[in-house]
Amino acid sequence: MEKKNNKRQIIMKVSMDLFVKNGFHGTPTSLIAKESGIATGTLFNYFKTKDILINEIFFKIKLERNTYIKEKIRKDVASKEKLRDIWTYFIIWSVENQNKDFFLEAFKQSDFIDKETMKDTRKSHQYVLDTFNELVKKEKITEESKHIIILNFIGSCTYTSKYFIFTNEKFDLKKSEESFERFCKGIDLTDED
Amino acid sequence: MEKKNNKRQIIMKVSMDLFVKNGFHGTPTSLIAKESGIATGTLFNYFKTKDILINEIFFKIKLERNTYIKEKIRKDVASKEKLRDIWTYFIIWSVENQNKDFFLEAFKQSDFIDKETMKDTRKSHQYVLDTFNELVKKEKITEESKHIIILNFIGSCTYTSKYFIFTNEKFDLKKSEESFERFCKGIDLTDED
DNA sequence: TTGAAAATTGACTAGTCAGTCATTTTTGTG
DNA sequence: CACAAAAATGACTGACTAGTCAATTTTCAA
Repeated sequence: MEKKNNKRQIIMKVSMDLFVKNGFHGTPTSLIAKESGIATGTLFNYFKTKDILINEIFFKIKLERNTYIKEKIRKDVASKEKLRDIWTYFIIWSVENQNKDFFLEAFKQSDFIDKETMKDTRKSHQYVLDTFNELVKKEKITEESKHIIILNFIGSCTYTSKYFIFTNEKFDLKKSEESFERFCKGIDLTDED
Repeated sequence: MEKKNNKRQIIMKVSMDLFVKNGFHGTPTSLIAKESGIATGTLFNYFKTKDILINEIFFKIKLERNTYIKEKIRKDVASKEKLRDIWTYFIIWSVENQNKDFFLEAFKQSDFIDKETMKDTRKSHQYVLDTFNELVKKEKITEESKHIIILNFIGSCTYTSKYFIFTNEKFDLKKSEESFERFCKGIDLTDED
């Protein structure tokens, strides 16, 4: 039972690396099996189809990232500090898990990931919406502007992480925070909020 | 000669739509040919391989977008106003050309687009760098922070366009400008700059 | 130890697809 | 019109792949 679970993990890890390197259709199931140290037939005992495999990987990585970030958010601190935590640990996770980050980026709008999987993963980042809802309640931002501001937040945060990845720099808290403070200044978010 | 060029355009348009709908490997050359109203063999008279085809499409769309934006940038106005033009017309183009926008997003980090094509397209958005270099010269931002600020700009702008696309709203200048002003406020960019 | 259930194997099937090329059709010129 | 060059055709090839299944090996409880 333990071993069975373990083999699933190996297959998923191997597949993810291959999908990142060669794409979905560029990765034959025979290769996945070979690199996982099993026979082709065995692969299909663990994952009924190749599509199910990539969907499970996508779901797992996204859940993993969101769980990681959610755990890092301090409780009983100002909303701005919660956003800071989300910002910081989103970037740290992306920089430290570049293959997984790349996998999410590459397949998020591919037709391999089905609508159901996307819907399921959305639940896992409810914490972002919650934090911005706090700001609405405190009348720091309006309900109407909320959605576009959330996208600005995600955009700035995502592209800040791209900075570290593209330049091959390692994570630099000062730069990350400067970027975060620019975002906050844009929406008049002060330390008390 | 004119006709030959025309047929190339048809093939590229048809392929783009199919690649967006079904992905690269999900789109057989036989289907591209059929939808273009030609025989399979003819397709390969116009594009030597399927890879060359997708690379040419990618290059063409990116060039088209950058040409469109570049033409819209007013001359002899403050740097902030130039950034405003880039921001506004980037979003307008994305909203009005959702299929092309989707195509760029979907294939920008796929392994179908080769490094050479990516390098070639990069030249076409030099105007963004130029505008931020103006700000460095005027000492509005530092050379060091420039790169990360450019990515913040692109991130916020890209994700603002996603807002209109996701929500299916049509382009709203007021919302777009509010978003732009938030970005400017973050870097202390005023109307005189 | 035994033997039945569970897991694994890999050759195989049925299908797909990029690209070719011998043949036919179209075009344009004198 | 004549005819050669250019363009278009589509059946075909060789290579590849997701998934199957009968046979084999492993597991583990009695």
